Amino acid sequence: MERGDISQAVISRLPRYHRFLSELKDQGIERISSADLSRLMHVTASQIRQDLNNFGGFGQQGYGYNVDYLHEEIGHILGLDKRHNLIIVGAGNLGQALANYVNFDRRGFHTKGLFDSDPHMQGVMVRNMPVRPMSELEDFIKEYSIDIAVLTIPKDAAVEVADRLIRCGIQGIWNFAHIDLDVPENVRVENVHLSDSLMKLSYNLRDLEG
Amino acid sequence: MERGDISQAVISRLPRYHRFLSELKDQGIERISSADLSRLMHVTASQIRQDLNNFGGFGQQGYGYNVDYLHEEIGHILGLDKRHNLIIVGAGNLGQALANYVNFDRRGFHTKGLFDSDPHMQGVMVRNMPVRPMSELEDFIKEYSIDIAVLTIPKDAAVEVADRLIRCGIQGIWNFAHIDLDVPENVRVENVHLSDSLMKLSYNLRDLEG
DNA sequence: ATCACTTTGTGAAAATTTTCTCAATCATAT
DNA sequence: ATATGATTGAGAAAATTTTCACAAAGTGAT
Repeated sequence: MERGDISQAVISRLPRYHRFLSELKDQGIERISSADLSRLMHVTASQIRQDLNNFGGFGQQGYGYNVDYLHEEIGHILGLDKRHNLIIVGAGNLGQALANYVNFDRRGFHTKGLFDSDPHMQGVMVRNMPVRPMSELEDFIKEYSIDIAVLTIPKDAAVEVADRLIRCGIQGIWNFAHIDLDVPENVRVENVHLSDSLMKLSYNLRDLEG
Repeated sequence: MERGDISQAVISRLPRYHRFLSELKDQGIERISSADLSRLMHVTASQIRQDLNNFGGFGQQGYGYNVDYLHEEIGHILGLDKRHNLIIVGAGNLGQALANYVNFDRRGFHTKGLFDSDPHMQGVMVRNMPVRPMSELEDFIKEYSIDIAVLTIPKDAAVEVADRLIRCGIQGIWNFAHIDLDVPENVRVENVHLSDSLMKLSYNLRDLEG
């Protein structure tokens, strides 16, 4: 199972496979062929097989794929069997929404703390966690072995906070701020630019309106 | 300026160009060459020029691109000069976060109403708007000429609500539910699958951990 | 055990996307 | 006015991604 040479396009599709396989599992379906999955997901069967074969042969001729097994394997590829400790920086609505999102825990992403620079937010309880002041950031990261930080703060603050996080060795940043963060090679950033997404919708709406 | 034959890969990059041009505008920079922009954005100058030339020649030899003009043109391509009326279905933390996000208004996306099925949420004020019961959905859409619905509800509810929305002629759905919605051809869906994004981060973290 | 059928994995072809290259054009300084 | 230098737009080449096609391998019924 080679890694590093696999395109981000393939990686981007893996969570979707994982999601559909979860659904199939929930429905008690034990096996599925690439052809059936392709009809379900509206992608070609070829692409499914090609994508999966980047990581190994998970299927069986004449049978198809075992749903449970494939679900688990993709989870493994995505690293969902690893445990991650998160903090959320920015305890506004978005930060609180993410803190309350139970499914992340199930996938091994455990939120350990929330931070906010607003003095009025200090001590407010969110999902049994007190909102902490930014001054405690560095110590907390060390004490709780935090490896991922979620940034739900305005862009200027995000740049500053990212610097602090990087200096104390954070590995991953899940960035919701409206800016692309420049980070060293040994830090991974995943951006969620909600505005970009809305603009894409806007573009695709244009030809409906004449 | 042909449309419809432009790949989604190109479309996906336009909001990012738009964002960087906004930054340049804010910094008072009047002109930029594709080479300078490429250094800033970490993409090739070729790609920038090729992307833009899908829609027309916005630059000038020996000069580069006028920041203001290009910003406006991309905004136009993305349809940001059109007005859209939104409703948000699901007034939890995420729905409230989006309702309070001021920048959407600036881009022509005006939130007109919030809906929630929880009786305890009825009448709660979010950004000067009362949370409404789901029973009022259809009438409200007609009365306020709503063209986009934002779904910040669980997946089972999302499927049901999407059906209702489609029946009363919604044009766009911005879907935050953890499921791919099947919609007719004349409806545009833009999915924001936060879990997928987190899984991508998870994958990219793997090779940092040995 | 055999046979007809299904379905994967994979090499090759096709399609698409990205990068390269450079003539044409414009800016700017003198 | 002219010359020098900068930079685009676009055609061609290269690289990448997706799809095709089919041999090989397994299923399941008889």
